[in-house]
Amino acid sequence: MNSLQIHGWQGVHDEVLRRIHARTWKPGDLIPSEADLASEFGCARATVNRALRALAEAGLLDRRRKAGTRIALQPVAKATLNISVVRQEIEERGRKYGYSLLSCGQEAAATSVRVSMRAHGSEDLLHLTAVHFADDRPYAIEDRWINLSVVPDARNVSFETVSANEWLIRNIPYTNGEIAFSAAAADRFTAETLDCEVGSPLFVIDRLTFDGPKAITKLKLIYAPGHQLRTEL
Amino acid sequence: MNSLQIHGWQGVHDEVLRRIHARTWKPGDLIPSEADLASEFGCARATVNRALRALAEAGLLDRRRKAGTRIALQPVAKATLNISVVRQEIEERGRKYGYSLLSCGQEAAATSVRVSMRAHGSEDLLHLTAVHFADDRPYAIEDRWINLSVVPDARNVSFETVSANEWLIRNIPYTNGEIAFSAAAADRFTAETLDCEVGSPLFVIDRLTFDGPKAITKLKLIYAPGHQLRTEL
DNA sequence: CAGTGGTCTAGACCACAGG
DNA sequence: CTGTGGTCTAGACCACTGG
Repeated sequence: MNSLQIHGWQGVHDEVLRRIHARTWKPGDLIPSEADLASEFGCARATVNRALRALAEAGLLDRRRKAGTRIALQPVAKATLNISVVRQEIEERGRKYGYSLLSCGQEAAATSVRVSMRAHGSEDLLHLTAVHFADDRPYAIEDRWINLSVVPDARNVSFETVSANEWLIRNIPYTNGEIAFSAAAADRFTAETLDCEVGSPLFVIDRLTFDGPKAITKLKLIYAPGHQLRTEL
Repeated sequence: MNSLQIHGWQGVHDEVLRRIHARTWKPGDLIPSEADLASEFGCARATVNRALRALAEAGLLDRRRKAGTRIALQPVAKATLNISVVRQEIEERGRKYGYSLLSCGQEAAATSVRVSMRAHGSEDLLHLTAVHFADDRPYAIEDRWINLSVVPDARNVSFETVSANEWLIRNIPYTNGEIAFSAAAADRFTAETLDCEVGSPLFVIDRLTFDGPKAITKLKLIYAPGHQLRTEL
């Protein structure tokens, strides 16, 4: 006999996954309805639903009302990156964290900055730069603009001991944002700060976060040479 | 009166989210139990559960049995990147896709390659390089190793018209893998192929996928200068 | 031990879209 | 129109873990 024990929605999840990998169901195939699977597995439809929903969220199934559930033609790999505080990032690797503020003050922002932050007119912007260290070696440069009209409290914070990175994430919730990864060459200032050659290829993260329609902060993180952002699939 | 309509689990989800942003519940706070919220919102506990589970998966809540549900101290931003086929990536931006195979053949792999692919001995590895074009301009270089002992069918495929990228994702399911993003300088060959200066900072993606314990393929994608990988938060 | 989240169930109604 | 997934419900039992 060939009936194996299916335990809960994870059991259904695993069994369906097994059939996908075993090519019992191939990409594009229509699989049985929730009701049919429920009776096959001897469980409630809600249990099957939970399992199939998880697989659909993972990109392995395409589900549509009335059309049924199909095996995804091209399983979209979803890499979920945990963007945390730089300090955590460093400490999780068992290294000593250090931080140093380079500059901090209200500045007239370049047009490109104002545009991306939707700062149309009189908003006051706070500009600050800092360096994060790992084991006393420069790890990343933080270059940040904060919209003081959205975060007035930032005026009263000294970012000399607490990084803006950390203060903001703990105190200012955001509703949405965007993030971009790219590569850039080290300019002279960056090279000196990160202790590397001018022109070195550096991994860069740009982040922009909003509270509804209002931009909270714009951040550029420039990592020291050799940095990798890794994750499981 | 101040009772607003809560519709379904999304309604609960949105209302809880609103209270987090409104700082009704601050980071670290314990929020009412599912049962309490269910009676407050006038719905079943399962509905509240669904909403809170979604928020927990999003990193906004910390939930533990008996301990209850707390607002996350540091909302971990989870950036989910959709790693798709290069062709889609290009066509979604409304540009014309092109592809050209540069080389393809069995080769003795460098030790570093064999190690990362767990190819301990006699496994045959297929090495191929190709270029992806967008609007006839070089977009990215694909440098790939395929484990023929895991994917014997690859011997019979000509990757001259179909990119390995596409063929593999359509035909070989994987169970897990890892992905890494970094920056690298263009060497001479890369610079010529991508039509840029030697030493240009380039965005690089390294991917390694497995079928259980066996490595299927190892891929390096080197993007032309200026490439950004973007996503919403 | 007792309270909380985690899950399952049987049944129901609804929304959507294929035929 | 009808089959499918999407969701809600009321109730139940369980698993974990804090006090």
